[in-house]
Amino acid sequence: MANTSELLRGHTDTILLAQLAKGDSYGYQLSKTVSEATGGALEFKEATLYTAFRRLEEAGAITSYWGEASAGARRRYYSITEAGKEALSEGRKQWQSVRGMLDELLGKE
Amino acid sequence: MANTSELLRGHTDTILLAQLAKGDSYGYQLSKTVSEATGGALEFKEATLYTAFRRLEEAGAITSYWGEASAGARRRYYSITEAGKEALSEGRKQWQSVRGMLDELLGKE
DNA sequence: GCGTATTACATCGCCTGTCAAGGTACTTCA
DNA sequence: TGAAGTACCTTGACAGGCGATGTAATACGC
Repeated sequence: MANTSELLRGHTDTILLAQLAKGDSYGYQLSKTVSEATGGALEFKEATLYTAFRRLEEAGAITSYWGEASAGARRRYYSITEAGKEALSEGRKQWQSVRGMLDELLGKE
Repeated sequence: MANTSELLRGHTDTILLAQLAKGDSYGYQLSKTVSEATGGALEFKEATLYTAFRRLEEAGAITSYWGEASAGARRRYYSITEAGKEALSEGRKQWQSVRGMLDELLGKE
């Protein structure tokens, strides 16, 4: 019916903010990190990733800067802002709420 | 950033199937049931609800029939099919998977 | 020096689920 | 009479995810 990514729609920004809250990172690395953390179950598509960065930067949740080119290509690093931390906190709360609802509504009986 | 419904996008069909697995029901009642089960946190919009019914019926996951008019208006009842039960099972598995990923990715540290 | 792989970023246009807005129709009750 | 509740339905806009495509640098074997 639906694939994993569609079921995560809307949570992308929160996931990225949660990763950036651990420290600055760049697109390629973030996608690898997320992929590894989920055992390959979640693979951010590049288009998804970079549009999310644009969206988050536009919203003031992250800032970016060009870092050292290394092992092949230039990297654009992203850094979470204070506003981003608040958005992350809000996103986590929403996740708790959503999780509770679905657990309740999909209960096996 | 996003509202609850957007964060549940894609799970709507599974939610509806889970409710119908308990017994036939109709649109208005289902929306009330879901609303009550979530303490009012989730309110299916009518357009969302009825487009979901069309989609599920199209997919063969549910069938419908006109029931008795009662207390105001005619009702169209929906019934889950065998295919629908399989889709529900699949949907529940996907939810387990998604929940695991997000718990992992949004962990507080 | 050349082809291929890998790293790394970026955009365009389509697809799909949600929803605001609008509509129909019947019953109940003040 | 009219407001409120029950109950269904459709259209068009919107937004996020993504396939496809493009750029550009380094690394490595041959």
